[in-house]
Amino acid sequence: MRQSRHIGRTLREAPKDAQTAAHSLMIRAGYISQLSAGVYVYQPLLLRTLNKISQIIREEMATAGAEELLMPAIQPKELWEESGRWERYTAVDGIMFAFKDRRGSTVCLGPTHEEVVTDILRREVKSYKDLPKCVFQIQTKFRDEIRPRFGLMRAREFIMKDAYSFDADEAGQDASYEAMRQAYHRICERVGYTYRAVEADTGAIGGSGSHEFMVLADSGEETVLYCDTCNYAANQERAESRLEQFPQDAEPRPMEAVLGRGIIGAEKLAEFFKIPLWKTTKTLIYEADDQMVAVMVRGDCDVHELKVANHLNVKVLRLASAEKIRSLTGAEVGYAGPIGLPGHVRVIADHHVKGRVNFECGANQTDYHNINVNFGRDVALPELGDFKLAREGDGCPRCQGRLKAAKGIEVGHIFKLGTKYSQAMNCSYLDANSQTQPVVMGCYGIGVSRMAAAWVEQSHDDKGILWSPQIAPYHVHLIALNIEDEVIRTQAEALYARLQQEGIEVLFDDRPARAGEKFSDADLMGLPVRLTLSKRTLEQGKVEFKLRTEKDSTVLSPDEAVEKIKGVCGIR
RNA sequence: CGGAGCGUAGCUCAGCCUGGCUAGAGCACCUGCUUUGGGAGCAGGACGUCGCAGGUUCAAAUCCUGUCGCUCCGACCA
Repeated sequence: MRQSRHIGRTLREAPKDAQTAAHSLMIRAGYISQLSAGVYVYQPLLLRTLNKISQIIREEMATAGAEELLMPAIQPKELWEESGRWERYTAVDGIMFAFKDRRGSTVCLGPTHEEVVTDILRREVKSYKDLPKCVFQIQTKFRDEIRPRFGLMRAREFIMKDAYSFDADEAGQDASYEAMRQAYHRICERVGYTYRAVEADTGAIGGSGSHEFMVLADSGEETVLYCDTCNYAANQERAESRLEQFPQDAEPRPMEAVLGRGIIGAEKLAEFFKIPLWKTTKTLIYEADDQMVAVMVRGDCDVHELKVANHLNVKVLRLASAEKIRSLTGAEVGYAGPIGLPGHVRVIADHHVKGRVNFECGANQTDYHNINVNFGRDVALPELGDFKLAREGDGCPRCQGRLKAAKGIEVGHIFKLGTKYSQAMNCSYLDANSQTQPVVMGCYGIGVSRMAAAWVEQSHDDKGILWSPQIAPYHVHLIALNIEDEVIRTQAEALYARLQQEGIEVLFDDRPARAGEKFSDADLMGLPVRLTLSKRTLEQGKVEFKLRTEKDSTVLSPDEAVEKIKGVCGIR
């Protein structure tokens, strides 16, 4: 491509609305431009990268045994009512673009395709002999995000690869899931990310198992915790952890309510009572849908509301109001404890509150705290579970290692769906015994446009983007300085033609611009190899070769340059 | 949706508080000359419904009301 005819002008100054490096660089380098909130033009350079990413995905999907199709973006309301997700996606979360067509039928723009694909496969699959099946598509998705942000990172219209597997049973699903998991690893490796696959919460989509593929970058919105010893890794939303256990008192002491006027908060309590922080207890009162729940965690932990909500299987979980707390505990906020709560309050506790002798907790009386409390004697052992937020430095739940934290960008998410959609939408088959069985499904998503943004986020410097040869829009940026010089122009044209004949993708800067401008643009656009022709190289008939990732350049003959480029970019 | 902020030239912004001449700067763009390996210099030029609507006023980019758009912080997600 000749740069003189290329669309996507570079900007010298960062646009004020761009908050992250990737967003800013992609605008400055002419890869994207904004049309409205969360809606972007994929300019020519970006489209080439997206196509390359898509090609890698297609190859790995084929290896995993998935067949490509393309489903409609326009979907009928009826399918969503059948799966039971219409309300949630429209009225409740409002994430779906829905409207009426000219005949008055309500339709929507697909935010995801479980409904449509299940509809397709239920007509396709009749017998256990028809299974397994796996399909995928690369398509534009529409989500009216509550808050689009960071350019392509969270857009309202974005490109996604979504795959769906259909199996006869759990064992089949496990195999399909595993094939996809491995495909996702290969995709991440081929692109060249520094990434981690982590255990994930299944969220709204539902299902039994789930992994997220996280590209590590400081600006990532997700926190991942991983073990420094074994291979345990999980999204902080779901991560478990082991806390340090401490030697306990040999004998229980008599419980007493002690006055600690205005002492609220675990740290203050520990200091006031001169006890270790782990002996204190946080008891938080929540409103969970229509029930009241008291959640206890050790004083050195925090409650993880998502874990609590999942355990209780409720939609809305929020801290109770001060009035509610007063009426339930008879005390001001800050003095709640498990002893003497009304019977209708469900008490649940993190595992780590157990196993302590003579611990502290609120006395449900303003300014008073109970000390030397013991389960079994003073209060019944509550329902136990994992309700605390895992943190960096906690022990690994699987081994004796410690958890470390990193920020990540979620580029892929794979789920075992089970029979949630197949049952709701009657996607079933006859087994060998002529029994009707629901198909067992899995779904597997990758944000294609987000992958490009994540790469830039992970791989850039102060001058611009650093593409890997695998997904760079072009392999080579061919720069001709002093192009008004006929000899240089002739040489440059010849080299441009030669490189293309060799199967090398070239962006040819044939503009009559100055050296500084061309070099700056090249750094900004970030193609892996830069070739420069100028008066300096003219007499020798050579060309200057420079990698974007390296500082120094070398002077090579055209033949040598071609060989080197092919080596670097893995061509043929 | 709650909270905060911003809309003036293609981009980054000044001007607004305290209303008043023809609305400004830098970059980008066009012409000419000079320059020519890290975003050049000089001279000249083109580019604006000051987001939109209404109001106050002799007079509105500036004050008031409404509205639309965009960005950021929280809950959603690839």
